[in-house]
Amino acid sequence: MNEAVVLTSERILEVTEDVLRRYGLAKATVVDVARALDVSHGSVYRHFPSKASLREAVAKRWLERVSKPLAEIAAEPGPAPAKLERWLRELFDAKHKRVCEDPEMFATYLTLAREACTVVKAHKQDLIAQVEGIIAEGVAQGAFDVADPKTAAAAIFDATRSFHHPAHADEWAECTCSTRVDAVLTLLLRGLAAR
Amino acid sequence: MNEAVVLTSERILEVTEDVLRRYGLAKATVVDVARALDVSHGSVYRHFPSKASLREAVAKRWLERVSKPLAEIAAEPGPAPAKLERWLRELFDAKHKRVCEDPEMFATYLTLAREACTVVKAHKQDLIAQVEGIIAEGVAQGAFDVADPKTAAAAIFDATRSFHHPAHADEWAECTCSTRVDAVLTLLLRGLAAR
DNA sequence: GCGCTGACAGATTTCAATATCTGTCAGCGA
DNA sequence: TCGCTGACAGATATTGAAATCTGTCAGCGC
Repeated sequence: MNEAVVLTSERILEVTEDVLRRYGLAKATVVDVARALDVSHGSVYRHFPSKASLREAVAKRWLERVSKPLAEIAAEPGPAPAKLERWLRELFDAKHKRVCEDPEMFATYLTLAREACTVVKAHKQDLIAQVEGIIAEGVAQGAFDVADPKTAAAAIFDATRSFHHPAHADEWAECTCSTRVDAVLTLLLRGLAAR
Repeated sequence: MNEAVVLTSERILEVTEDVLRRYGLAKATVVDVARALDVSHGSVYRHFPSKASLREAVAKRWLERVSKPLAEIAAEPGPAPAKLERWLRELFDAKHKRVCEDPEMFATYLTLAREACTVVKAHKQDLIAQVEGIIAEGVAQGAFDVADPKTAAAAIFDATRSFHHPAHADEWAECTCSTRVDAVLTLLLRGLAAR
């Protein structure tokens, strides 16, 4: 029957995200977060050892929201080439949608990600591993001809940077963008294909 | 016989580059440039209408030093696939060398380039046009099979961003870098090849 | 006992006064 | 005449004092 809201890490993260949205990355302080939670800032430090670790946790949540739907696609059955294309397009769409629906929040997460480079590296490794899985599957199906799926997965990731790395986000709104995506995907799938 | 040094735009650009190297981008002022030239800053404004246009001209010079050797490769005779690979490797080497030999100056030029986005766009168009030429040549030789050389050139440019776009410069020192370059080039050349 | 508070020291940010710079132009000197 | 100078107004950057924030911890109250 006790409805007193307990202070959990999860709740702090949610409220932190709100505060970031409201105040912007530069102005959002731990004191602001504590105020929004109606506790003292000391309590926040009970759950996160530093402001940096709090921000890192926010970044991690955000990246997980990107990688989870992708993992589902990677786990589906079916021919690898089509699946790889679907996976990549889903990745691009996820990023493009985020930047066009809420550019300020995207900028916030981008800066956050720069600070939390460990988390970002792990995210990248996760994504490349997913691609590697799809490519290995394609090789097993006889659809792809590559010497080493790991290297090939890294190459696919590198070769599609223009469409998923935030440094190029300003080009994602250009009208030629979808044509360019098509061209690169065609080239890469041809490059992987067994002949 | 008059050896009085005349104030030319070219001389101003050279000295400006020196000043940028010495003071750094943030601290280099038009007054500093004028002082280094031993003239009043009003004289500099006689040759460049604004500080921005002076910086733009410096950026342009720098980009031309990148594109000129590439244009020479593009103009050479020979089979297109090998030439395309050589051209791309020369592009990567040029960038990688610059960042590793003088990281501070690279950062300076990077910021300069951000400001002078018109100049950068023209540079990009120039490079893509060079690639388009090589690809068209490859199609004529029967080595490449692509529907549209223009689109394919843009795709090659997009797909190699990781190795020539300055946003990714911090990865160019990694030991895996040359492996990754090889992997992407292999994939792309396979993707272009007639079969 | 246990979780929270709030005061505190040192680090960081803000803000306004001050200094410097950009871009213009009337006038000097060759 | 013609290129250059240097004073000037408005814009931008620097500086240092004051305010705020981060991270800690002794102690309060449940």
